[in-house]
Amino acid sequence: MSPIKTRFAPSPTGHLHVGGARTALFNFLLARRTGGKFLLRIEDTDRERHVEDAVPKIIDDLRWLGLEWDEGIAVGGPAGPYRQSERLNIYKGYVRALLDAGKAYYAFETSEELDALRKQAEAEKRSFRYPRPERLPGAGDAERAAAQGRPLVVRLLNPGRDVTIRDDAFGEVTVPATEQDDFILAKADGFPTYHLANVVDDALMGITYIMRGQEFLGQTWRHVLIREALGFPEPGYCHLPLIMDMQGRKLSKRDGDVDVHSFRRHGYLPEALVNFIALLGWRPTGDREKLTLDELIAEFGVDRLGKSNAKFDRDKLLAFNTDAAAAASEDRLLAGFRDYLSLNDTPVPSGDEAMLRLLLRINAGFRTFADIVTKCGVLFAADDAFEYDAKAVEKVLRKGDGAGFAVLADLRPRLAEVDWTPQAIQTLLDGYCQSSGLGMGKVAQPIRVAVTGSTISPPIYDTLTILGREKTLARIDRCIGRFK
RNA sequence: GCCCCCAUCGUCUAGUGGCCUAGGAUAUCAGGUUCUCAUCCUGGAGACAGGGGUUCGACUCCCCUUGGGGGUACCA
Repeated sequence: MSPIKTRFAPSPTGHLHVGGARTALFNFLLARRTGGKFLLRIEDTDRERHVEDAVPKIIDDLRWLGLEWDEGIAVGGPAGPYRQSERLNIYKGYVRALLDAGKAYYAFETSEELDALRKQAEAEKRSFRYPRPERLPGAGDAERAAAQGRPLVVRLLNPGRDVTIRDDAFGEVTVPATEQDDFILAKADGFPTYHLANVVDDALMGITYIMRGQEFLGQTWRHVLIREALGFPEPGYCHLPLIMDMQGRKLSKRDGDVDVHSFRRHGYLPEALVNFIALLGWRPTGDREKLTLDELIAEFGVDRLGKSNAKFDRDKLLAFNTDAAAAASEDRLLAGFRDYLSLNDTPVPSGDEAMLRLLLRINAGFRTFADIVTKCGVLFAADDAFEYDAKAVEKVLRKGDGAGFAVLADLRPRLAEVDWTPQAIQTLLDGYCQSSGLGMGKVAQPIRVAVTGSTISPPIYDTLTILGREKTLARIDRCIGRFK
């Protein structure tokens, strides 16, 4: 397999979303798989949509996922700069060359005029195509138009032939000449269009393989035409089926909660997200579906890509995360948990490594880091800073003539004296069960409700150990005083 | 409207003419383990969109219908 050079070329409109993450992942995998290079380029030719903070966010998201690039923004390389807004002169040169070669021409219509033509075409039930003028405007016409304050754009002189794209996922796709027109290469604001900049950069940066979302498949004919007009070598093409939301709508960047960063902040592990999105539109051989990044690199190939769109199923992602957490080493989890805590405001003491490790251990089986905090946060809150769940108090403490309160009253003095270790507390409670004839459920639950306000917490011995004797007794007293 | 693409359990998918009484995962349902929750274990239910062909034989090949998606920008 010869080395392939791929790129991920996002437009900086915000955080990386899962669709972009998958495109980046597949490009990364293919480059690694073939011993090639993976490049990161920023396509910011739209000044309207540009979001200032987006580039560092995207960089951060990609690194969190573990998708390191060999060349491009933030790491440099021989073909920079890697931000299109810093390459305007390069594009201008190519547009000039196309103009000089008679392969492109000027046009002066305003957006309003174009819209009117479009509406007219629609009314006549024709599909709109830019009407090429009988006589192509030259430099003199351009000057005159500019002097009149008209917008000045450059359009490609379409050679007018069918274009066939050989796509490694979808096969051969032909766009007939009748469906094409003289599209814009250079906008009135002096910026190139996406199409022009994209093709020029891919060629200049030595990209040999283009893998991107299927939304570009129907536009690839434009890229083919530009590339041929400029005499650039032909790259391989591969379009990816789209990722949809559960309603079947296209996953949108406006959906903030499908951002990679949002999953990070909600306590997901990057390896789980990577593994999960790798399976959207691609499948490894066999029934196996849990793969590490390295295994993905070893397995990846465009031959196992699908063609139909995939829906983003959060439930399955959650299950993947649960499994990934269970499979991760404690050190790995510690790093992830710290990252999670640094991104969220929680009562958990993030600086206490021993405590963090303990929380990780006693919460084994957790689904996301967020679960640990919801379950254990109350242990770090002030004694009067949490609420009692009314139903829990009723069911566990009051029910059966206040049986739960009786247990608390029995245990209160013993807890005041026992050694404060999980083992000692367990021995105490086991002994109490024996002598009282009660099951552990009847003993642990009243304590749990008294000290946490709810029926949910880590194992009772661990819960009490973390809480400490003083807080445990104070909370029991407060609970009895308030509800009995 | 026009152009293009797609079509197996709710979801992600395996399946490349006979290995399919259609497999796995997830979700779901029913049990089980457990001091609660989560985890974990066992079992169940659940799909080839419809109609025509081709073939000795179609989930697999062809056509039509239907459904879904994308494109049709001086957005990427």
